[in-house]
Amino acid sequence: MPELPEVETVVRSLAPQVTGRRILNAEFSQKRVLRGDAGDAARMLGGRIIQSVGRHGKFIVFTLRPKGFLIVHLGMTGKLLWNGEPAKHTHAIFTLNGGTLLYNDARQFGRIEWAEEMPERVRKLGPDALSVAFEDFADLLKKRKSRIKSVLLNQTFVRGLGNIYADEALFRAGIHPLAIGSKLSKERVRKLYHAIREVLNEAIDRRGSSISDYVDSDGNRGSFQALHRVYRRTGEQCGVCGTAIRRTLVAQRGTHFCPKCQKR
DNA sequence: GACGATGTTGGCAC
DNA sequence: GGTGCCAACATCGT
Repeated sequence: MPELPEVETVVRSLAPQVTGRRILNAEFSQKRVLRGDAGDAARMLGGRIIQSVGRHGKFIVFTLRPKGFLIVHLGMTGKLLWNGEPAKHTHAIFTLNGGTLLYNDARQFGRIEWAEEMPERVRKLGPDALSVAFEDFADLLKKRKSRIKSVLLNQTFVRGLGNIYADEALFRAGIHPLAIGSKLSKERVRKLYHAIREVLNEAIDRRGSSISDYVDSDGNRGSFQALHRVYRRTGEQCGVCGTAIRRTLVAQRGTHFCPKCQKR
């Protein structure tokens, strides 16, 4: 489900509910989604207070007092639900003073982790897609010799973009998904940079995209899917030129684009 | 029922 | 180290 706008929406819905609360108990019923040992994680989390909740790319980071972090990645179908009912795919239950936080994940591609320090794996990601400065973005892109769609999906380039917003940003910038990153002109890089910011901010305003089952921590769907211009609109007319939207595979991911508006 | 698609990433080979 | 392919899993639509 979750790319930057969806994760940001979850964080914003969750923060007012859990900030300042104490973790009384943590239970993990599905080993797959937990990194490390369930007993260790439960012991380390128990008694700690949630000082803040933030977003690091697509990671949700709970900063704990007196120390440590609870790090959650939602994968494709992960959900963090405040005061929900445990269900078939509930794999973790955090009992706080004053409420319960559930982790549901049908496909189990998501991960939960306790860490005393932010892991290297998470720290080494590229700059956040909404925070990176234009000059840094352009410099980073100059080094990337692969297809721009692959580059945008690579979290060590810039963190936060996924399949939906990569396609939508490339459409808005008029750039073909197979164009080579390092070969884009400064002008086109600038268009792409602004397209990324624009589409992510509009999606956050709409509380994310709910394609199938994405919901925030209160169970509310987003509405940005109604404003997708190419993603999963194969065969529909391009809103700009009327040409049929095409779908192809890039980096093994479904990739949607307008063959007329987007140049290589 | 089989098959292919689905928002992600990490491990492996080159 | 960059790059690309595949696998992990459940569910839904054709």
